[in-house]
Amino acid sequence: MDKNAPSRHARALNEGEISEKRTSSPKLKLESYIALQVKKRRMSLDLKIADVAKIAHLSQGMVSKIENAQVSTSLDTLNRLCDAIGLSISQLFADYDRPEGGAQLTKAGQGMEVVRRGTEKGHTYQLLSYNRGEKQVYEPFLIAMDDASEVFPTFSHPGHEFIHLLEGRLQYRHGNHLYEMSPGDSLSFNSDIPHGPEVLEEVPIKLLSVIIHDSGDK
DNA sequence: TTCATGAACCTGTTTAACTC
DNA sequence: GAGTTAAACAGGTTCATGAA
Repeated sequence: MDKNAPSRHARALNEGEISEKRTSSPKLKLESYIALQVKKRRMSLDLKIADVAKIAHLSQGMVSKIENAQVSTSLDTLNRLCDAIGLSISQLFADYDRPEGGAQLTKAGQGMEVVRRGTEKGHTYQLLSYNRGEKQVYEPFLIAMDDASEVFPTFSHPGHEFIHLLEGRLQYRHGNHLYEMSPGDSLSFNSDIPHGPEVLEEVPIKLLSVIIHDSGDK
């Protein structure tokens, strides 16, 4: 092992031209493209590098390197990373050779299952559409909870949120207020304030949640 | 204190040179 | 040509560090 050779990091920087350089090139270098997609996706899910690393059984350093285009990661690692952030390999590369834009149809039950902070409480999240462009304007989720789910009333994130209860009954907390919700009820609120299901009164519960990012520039 | 990053190091794989 | 071996390469982990 030649420890005096130029570091691989330096090589990656020289060869790789990280994220911000993309405007000058119609097609990103693959490592940079992966880095952008993974980082954007992780941040949209409000997950930390440590969270993703833990779920993917990788080190934080490795996830950081991937997000900074410092490695051409193996397929196995990339697959684990994609699993952790709720992307398939094909979805990850969907835009690599294709211009952005176009409508997006998600068939019933075909939403992407993703990992969010409530996942560890037994909540399942299906992302019903995802942004292909630079700006993350909104994120629609189909959230399901059952007997095994725990309450999770302390979630907060920037922006606004709209929820619509499709099935089941629950008490939903927003700050100091509790809202009794039945099928067909809707609730909208500032999501900076801690919020989440306080009491699951009748399971299974299904609710539609749309997170609206204020600036849309995430 | 938390989070992201970089340096140092470890380990498995690949490549090239060598021997038979 | 096949097998062996050492060097180089590349993916990965651990840990220290700096910024917020």
